Amino acid sequence: MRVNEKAATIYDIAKLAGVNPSTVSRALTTPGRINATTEAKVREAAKQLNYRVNPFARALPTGKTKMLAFMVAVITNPVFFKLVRGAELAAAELGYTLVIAESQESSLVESDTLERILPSVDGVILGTTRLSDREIYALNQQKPVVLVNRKVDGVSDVVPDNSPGIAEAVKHLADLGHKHIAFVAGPTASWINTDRWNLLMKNAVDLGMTIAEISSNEPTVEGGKGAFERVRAAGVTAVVTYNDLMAIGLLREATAAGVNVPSDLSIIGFDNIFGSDFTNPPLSTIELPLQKIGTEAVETLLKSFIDEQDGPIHGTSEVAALLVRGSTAKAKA
Amino acid sequence: MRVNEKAATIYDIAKLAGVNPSTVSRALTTPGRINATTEAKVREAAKQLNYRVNPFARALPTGKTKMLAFMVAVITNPVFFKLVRGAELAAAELGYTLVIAESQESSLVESDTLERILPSVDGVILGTTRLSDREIYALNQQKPVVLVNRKVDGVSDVVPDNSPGIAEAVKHLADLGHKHIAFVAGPTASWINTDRWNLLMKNAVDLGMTIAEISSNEPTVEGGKGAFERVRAAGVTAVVTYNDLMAIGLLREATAAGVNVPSDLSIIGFDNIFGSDFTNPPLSTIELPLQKIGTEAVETLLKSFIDEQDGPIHGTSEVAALLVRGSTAKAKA
DNA sequence: ATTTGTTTGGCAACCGCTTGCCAAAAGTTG
DNA sequence: CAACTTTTGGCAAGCGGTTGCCAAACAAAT
Repeated sequence: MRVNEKAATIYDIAKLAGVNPSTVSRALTTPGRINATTEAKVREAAKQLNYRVNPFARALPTGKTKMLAFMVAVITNPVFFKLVRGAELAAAELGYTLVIAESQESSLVESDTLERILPSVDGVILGTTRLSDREIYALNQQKPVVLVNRKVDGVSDVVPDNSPGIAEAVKHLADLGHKHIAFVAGPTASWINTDRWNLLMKNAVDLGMTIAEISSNEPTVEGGKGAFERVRAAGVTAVVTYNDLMAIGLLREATAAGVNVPSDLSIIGFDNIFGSDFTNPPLSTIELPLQKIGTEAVETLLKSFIDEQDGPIHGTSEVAALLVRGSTAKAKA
Repeated sequence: MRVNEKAATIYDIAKLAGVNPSTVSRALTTPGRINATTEAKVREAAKQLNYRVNPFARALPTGKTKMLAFMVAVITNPVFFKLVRGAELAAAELGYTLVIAESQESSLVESDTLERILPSVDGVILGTTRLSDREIYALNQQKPVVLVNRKVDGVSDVVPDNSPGIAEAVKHLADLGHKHIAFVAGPTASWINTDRWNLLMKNAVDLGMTIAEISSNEPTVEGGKGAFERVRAAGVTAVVTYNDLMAIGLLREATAAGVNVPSDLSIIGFDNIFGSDFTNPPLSTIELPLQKIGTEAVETLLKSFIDEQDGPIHGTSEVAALLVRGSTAKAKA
């Protein structure tokens, strides 16, 4: 059923153009290396044969595969959509192919998967990872690594600058008259969680508010639901959550418990994921330029191919910004 | 910075084990071909050297890359998440690596991208495609193709069986007393849109209801919003939309216009995408086992590698089922 | 004990492309 | 026009596997 008309090789071109295969290779990959006339002749022959370079044959001697791995925890987490998209676009743009891999929240699966695809790629982007700092460091010894939303000594990263968005959010709440707020935390080991909490705390204190950190089980809708009781107990009038998923869970649970959002409780999420405006009221959130971050991760990775000798590269921080929708309102007097 | 300790090759193993490289190759890839003792010795040496086969070196002589392409229109469309996930899981399970590519809704980008990655993959899954039947047919001549949610003569596919879900949905509406319903259509050229409409019509007529087909601009939230006026004009009490995105748009627009869902208008979506339960009321929808479909697409593709001579394979249809949430209620008297 | 059949593992060619090295050709220079 | 430099393109050796072919070693059968 398959037409097995083998693809044209540089040998076919060489024959057609009457030159040596090595000349073909040079004409196609090193413009200027050979005579312009010859090069044109070769290119013409290549077009005529509808030649496509065989990436595998090229990868063998060069060791460069032109493929990048993008590792995510769970691909169904909407945070990754835009991230992956940005990465995919940038990769395609630069002639790279993106391989996405899912760790399914398991460091074991993650190591296995990485082990499996590492030989095939030129570098890897760790979207979210369960790996330890040590493992990441070790991985970075083998192939260039770029971390997203996390920092490990000696490893390149691209992390957003959360401060503008957080400052805006806290200011927004203060303007609405909130005095006592809370932060529903995500994974405590997470760099980004710590960053967000610290900034939140600093900003809140600066504006004379009290702020409580409320722990959670997991950074999901369920985790948000589960945190509601503790939010209740904390007696705050507004809460910022680690991410939108938790904010949505919290919102639903509050509504179910007869607590009105935003009049009884203001909620601000993080990320502006797909669907965060489907809720009632639509969620106010601190938006992260996820697609740009994905793009930048790829660019950073590619940059590290060039100046390999240099140390790690830290992405020029994309900034977060507050997006006010309907889940925030004046604090109850 | 990078430790360039070259990866072990079969030659290293051969030396260590005191055999010929070809023996190593056979020991590792064709169990039973050589003496069990020798094989054990080779395997031991391989472990010791932490050997990983170089996929590129292997791909060269065999022509098999162990990579699969998964093409989607827009990666940020939540319908694809589960699809991709199912595919990714199945691929990893079977030792394949999945490359995802985005056509960005452009048949031009799609052809280019396909052209670019085709040499690297053993087959391709067309999640959603803008390609014409002819182009798909041609593509299938080059590498095995599996279509999702579409049918083209001579090409393998996996399409869900919409009928059970649609029958349930229509029955559900009939039970609620609805007499006049509408279908907000998706892309008219789409196979799945036609399939859904035909089934819907048949079921509605069988139950003595009237049903109107309402066209739309695009299968998105915006498209759903835009269709509201026409739904209004149609004077129906219930509507089924081509997909959840449109249902959500319709729901929002209805609410904004003071039309209560579900008491004034019942809405049923399609797909059960992420976030479809975030709405108020949560959306009733006909759920598609998307992850399973993704898995099956990969399995179907792999099957076609084996019996290459045979004709196209048609996936054993996964069935759709109604998921009743809050957007449907008794018809207004 | 001789013939025939089966394992077993080595040899070497090949997959398609890249690249160091070199010699012929062409261009410069005085 | 001789001597030297630069361009140009061919040769051949890899990159790391796979596999057809064959001979040696061993087993089975007559």
